[in-house]
Amino acid sequence: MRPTKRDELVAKALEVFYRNGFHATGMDMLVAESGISKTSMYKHFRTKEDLILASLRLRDENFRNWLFRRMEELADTPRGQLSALFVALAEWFKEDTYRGCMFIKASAEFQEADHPIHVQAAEHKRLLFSFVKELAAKAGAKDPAGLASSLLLLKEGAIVTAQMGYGDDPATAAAQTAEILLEVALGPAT
Amino acid sequence: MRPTKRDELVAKALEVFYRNGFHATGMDMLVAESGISKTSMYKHFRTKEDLILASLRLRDENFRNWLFRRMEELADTPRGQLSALFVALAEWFKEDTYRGCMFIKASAEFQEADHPIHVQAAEHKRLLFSFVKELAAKAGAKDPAGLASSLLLLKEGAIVTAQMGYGDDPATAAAQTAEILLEVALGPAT
DNA sequence: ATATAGATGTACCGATCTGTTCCCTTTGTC
DNA sequence: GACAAAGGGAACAGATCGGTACATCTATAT
Repeated sequence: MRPTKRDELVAKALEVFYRNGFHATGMDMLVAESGISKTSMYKHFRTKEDLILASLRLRDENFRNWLFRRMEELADTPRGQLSALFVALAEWFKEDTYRGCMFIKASAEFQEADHPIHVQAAEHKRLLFSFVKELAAKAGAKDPAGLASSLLLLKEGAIVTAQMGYGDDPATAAAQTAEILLEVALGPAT
Repeated sequence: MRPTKRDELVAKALEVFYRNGFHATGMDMLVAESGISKTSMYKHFRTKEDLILASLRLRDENFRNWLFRRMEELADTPRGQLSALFVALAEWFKEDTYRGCMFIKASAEFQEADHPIHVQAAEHKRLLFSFVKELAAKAGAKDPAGLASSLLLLKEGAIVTAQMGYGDDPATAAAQTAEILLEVALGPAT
């Protein structure tokens, strides 16, 4: 079962939107980069907005799968996995295709809070929060939601700092800060 | 000395770019919103990019002036002012015109690291970092740069979280987390 | 009053935007 | 081989993009 043209299109659109931005990427550019005809595109997606939403769905799936798996590979305790979040981030930032968080950028280009693209971007962040909150609870935090919020603030901060290219090594700074918070919330590391 | 047409234009452009995004805002929209003719615009600024850069310069000036003054108003010790950073953030987030950080959005829409707009956006963040690092040093931190990095990661994280509208009260979460970091770095509050 | 310099309004340029139309070719299935 | 479904190519709408040409208005200097 090879990938359908539709899947190829969404994957390519995801890449180009991520690299080039949403408004700055025209459908003609997607035709040129994907080799798929405009006719076919509009057969699969009624509007550009629909295509963007499909790209974001794919990105959400890919990113969460990658992050959760990587955290599990890097550590086998809940606390260790919370630390590993920032190791995974560092790996991500080092990729030369790194261009920041696609969802932050989507919410920035489509700002109205009730815009479908904005809503879907926020949903991604909510899913991450649930996951981290669960981990914090398993790690024995008294206030799992509070710890998760703190760690995710560091994560988002590191993402945008790395995107802007100021400050040396925001991933490491975030990791070190996270260790402090984990010690305060959970006691000294074993 | 009333404001010149040029200043009016930049102020209005700043407002519209912030509200509506850079690529999504056309020069014709600025004509309609500012009441200034397109001819005059292009007499003052050769290109749209030049106008964006001027808007960012004004924003940088306004924002840093506001933030630094507010931090000084809210506390009179270096440590207190570092805490006050997050109080000021909370006030900012509550404004109904709040749409996230203009510099993060600029760097997201103009992603190439050497693009003039990206460079100028990053410069704003560097200026903030210098200021916070100085405060951290005055507060007696052993590692002022490290403390400043940590606090600013929280700040950027809170800004994008508030922009996306998920999580309740990221400013308070950031403030509480910052207090932990300040206690660890500087000892118990007096 | 008149000459002159700068600001303004309008119409316009070619390019590009999202999206459509019409027709042709490929591909898989029975 | 017949047929349907999917994909492709290219031209085109109508709107908007960044940017410009040009005639007119206004203010000051003489």
